[in-house]
Amino acid sequence: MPSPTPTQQPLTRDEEAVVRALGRVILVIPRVMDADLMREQRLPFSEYGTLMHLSEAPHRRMRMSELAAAGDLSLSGMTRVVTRLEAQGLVKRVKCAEDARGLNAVLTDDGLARLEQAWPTHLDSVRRHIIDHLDGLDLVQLARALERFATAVEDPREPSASGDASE
Amino acid sequence: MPSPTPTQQPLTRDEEAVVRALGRVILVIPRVMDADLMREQRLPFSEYGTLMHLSEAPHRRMRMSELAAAGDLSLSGMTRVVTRLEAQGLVKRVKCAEDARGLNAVLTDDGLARLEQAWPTHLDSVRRHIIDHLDGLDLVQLARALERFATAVEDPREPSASGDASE
DNA sequence: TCTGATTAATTGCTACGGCAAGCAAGTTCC
DNA sequence: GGAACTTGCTTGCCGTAGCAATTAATCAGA
Repeated sequence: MPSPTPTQQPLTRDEEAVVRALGRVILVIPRVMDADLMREQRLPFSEYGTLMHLSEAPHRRMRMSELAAAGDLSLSGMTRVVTRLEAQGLVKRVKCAEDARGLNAVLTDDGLARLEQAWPTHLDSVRRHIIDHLDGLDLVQLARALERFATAVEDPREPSASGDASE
Repeated sequence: MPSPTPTQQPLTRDEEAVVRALGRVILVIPRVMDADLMREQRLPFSEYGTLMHLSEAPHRRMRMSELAAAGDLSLSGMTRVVTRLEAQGLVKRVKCAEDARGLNAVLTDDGLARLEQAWPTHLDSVRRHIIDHLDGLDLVQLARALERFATAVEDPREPSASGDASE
């Protein structure tokens, strides 16, 4: 595939600054968010996020595959997260009524309590590491831009409309 | 430590949107950047970044610890990255003249060539996934905000001015 | 200069997450 | 109804990265 965009001039100064800073953010933010939760709540972010997704779902329950998608994790990864949560009694796996292949991960009362306990820590973390540094920016436009980052890609495994002839 | 900030109101709508979008970006961007480089160049991003840092350093050489800091990686992590790069002949480890404990990772000619070969792929990746979605935003302010995200934290292992009495 | 403390880097151990293989349940078509 | 295929989830295996322990070299003090 010959490059369709021969315009390889090396980014403007400002673009480069954004990319470099973003690169750092991408490495550092997950680390500190996880560290904060871990230190103050003994709860890794992967588990916190999973509890959060469940708490927001219709009956505090989601299918494993939904949950994996919500957390941007592979299904096998989510299997492990839920296994850990289940071992702590924060989540239960319940056979799905209308499709016996499926499982629902259900947030238990303990799980909800754990989430509510951890929430202030995480919120504080978010404020200190992110929110407090946003002044001067248009939040609506920023959110839109960031959403495009994440979604413009879709899943590489998804077959695109244009049939990929190569390979 | 009782929370010094009792103001735990749950973020405005816009703040929440930014945080959610950023959370997704943080998960997805590194994955797609790595995937692009991997697919088109067989080069993981950790190695690409390391070659890049070396190429920008004074004599195409950096101490292991410098390099680790530049790449936001632990020293042991960088040891492994450099080991891999050395095995491919892209980098050499050279004993440091003025401190025999230290090692300089030196970018070889092959390493520079590899970087130059991979560069367009990465640049294209950056454009498609990031730059192309920034319109409408003030890049200078965005970069500043992102830099504050990353630096406001410093290292948690670093003892802060206020002596931590707990523990 | 010899002893002890500190620093630079590597290695052992472990945890996490992805892919691919496996297994169980559902669907389709004859 | 049952053989072939698909779908939902789990498990085996592997690669990567961090922390703690280790080794080697330097520095500080008697």
